[in-house]
Amino acid sequence: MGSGFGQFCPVAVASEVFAGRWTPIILRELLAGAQQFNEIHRGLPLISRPLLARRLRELEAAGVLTMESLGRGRGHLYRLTEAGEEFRPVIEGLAAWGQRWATRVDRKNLDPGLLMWNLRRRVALERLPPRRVVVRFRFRGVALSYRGPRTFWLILERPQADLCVADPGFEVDLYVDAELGAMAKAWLGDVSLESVLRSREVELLGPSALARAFPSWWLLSPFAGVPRPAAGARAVRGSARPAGS
Amino acid sequence: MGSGFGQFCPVAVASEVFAGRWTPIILRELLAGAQQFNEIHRGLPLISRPLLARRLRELEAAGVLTMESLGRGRGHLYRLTEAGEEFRPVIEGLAAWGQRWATRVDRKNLDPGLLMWNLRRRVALERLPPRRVVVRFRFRGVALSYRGPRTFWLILERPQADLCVADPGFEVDLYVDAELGAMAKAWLGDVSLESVLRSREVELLGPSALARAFPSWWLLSPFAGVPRPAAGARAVRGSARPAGS
DNA sequence: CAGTATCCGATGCGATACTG
DNA sequence: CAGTATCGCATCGGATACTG
Repeated sequence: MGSGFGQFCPVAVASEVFAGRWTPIILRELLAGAQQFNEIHRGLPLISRPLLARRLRELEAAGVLTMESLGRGRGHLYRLTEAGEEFRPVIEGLAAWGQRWATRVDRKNLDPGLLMWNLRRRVALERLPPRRVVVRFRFRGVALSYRGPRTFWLILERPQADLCVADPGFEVDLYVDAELGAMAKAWLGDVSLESVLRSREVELLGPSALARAFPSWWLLSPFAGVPRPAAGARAVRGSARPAGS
Repeated sequence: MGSGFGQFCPVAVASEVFAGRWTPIILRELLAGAQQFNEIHRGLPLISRPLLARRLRELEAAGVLTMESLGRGRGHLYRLTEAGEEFRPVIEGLAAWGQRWATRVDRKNLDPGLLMWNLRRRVALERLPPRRVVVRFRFRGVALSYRGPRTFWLILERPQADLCVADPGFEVDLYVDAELGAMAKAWLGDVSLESVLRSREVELLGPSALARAFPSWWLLSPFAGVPRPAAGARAVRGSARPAGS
């Protein structure tokens, strides 16, 4: 047997396209708006670049995306086709399932860079003052094995939100110091921002107006609002009862 | 890197459970009501039994199904948990995508046994006479490489529909002789039953009442009714423009 | 019948080096 | 920068034989 499932069932043929290793996560990035190779790669830093390139070619062959050349060694623009767009409900369904039934925050999965990369897309710029606002994030409680930045600067200036891992030199308007696990749980809606602020797992330092407004302009994960299952049901990796109380 | 994706994103953690090889198809079977090992296996004959056993154990560990022992070498009852049931929208989403965007019927994928196994679940027994009705199916146009039965007997007797690959000895009420590809396309809703009857790709031989009623009691694939994309859009494997015209 | 244990081969994938 | 070519290993999964 080759790579297919030998079935004409639509679930099987769709799985041949959709269910390859990393493919759902690549689609998540494309659906979130990423269009270039490195941009996509930042959303899945653990995939090797050759494999990412191969998956993108496979998705093009499957009619899920188009690769428009930017010319002479400048790469491509990757854009979902109509067929690709129609994976959105499937990705959203997977996200809802993961949100309800899987334990997400554990040591293995906590990467501050990835949290920031996602967080960057979820800032309500229009609720911030109409000037450049710089927020510095610093994380503690990071796994010892983690090699990578723990400090980030978010440059919020309409209509853009940029992420830096080196000091850009601008004056900082707000400092966010956080225990990584608590920040991730708040991001996912597993605990309230209020509770992690109260416990000092997340601390905000800066002008009180900006800090007070934080809950209004920090939008959580797009799936934070998915209702959790009623207590009692078993879940993945043993323990995910609805958090928060 | 091990097997995970190193992300706390709900899409990633759900994919760790859902997107393993064969897993969506196993879930399709369970969602369709299969509960025992061999019953599940008949829906995915190309998976090896050890791998199927392993996937089922993994799904149990993930909280997706429970394995209730039937005692002393009599196997288990596999039943979806609430978490497992909640993969239904994801499977349905994949099916809808496959139905709309993928070419499903091609030489590689055409297995008459699998078609019959699925067809068996889609007979409206209550629209048949309240006695045993026996329908013999015979397929032509099967790939030369196919080793397996081309003739099947469907024993329709409320509240059961049983499939045989050897003559059960009952008198046959209706004979269905069909070109396999055409039958599969009709099953999937890609062509109308009427058109394949007209072209003699599918022939019904037997009492005219039973034959005339065929379209009423032969329910198609559960996804046959998914609306196709407007003509013109590219699709998987190059060619799937909406069939039928 | 309903699986499990073991073996071994194919392939999937990461690391590295390279190119327009 | 945006990928591609090549290599070698590791794991995935099929075949076969076995067990309660």
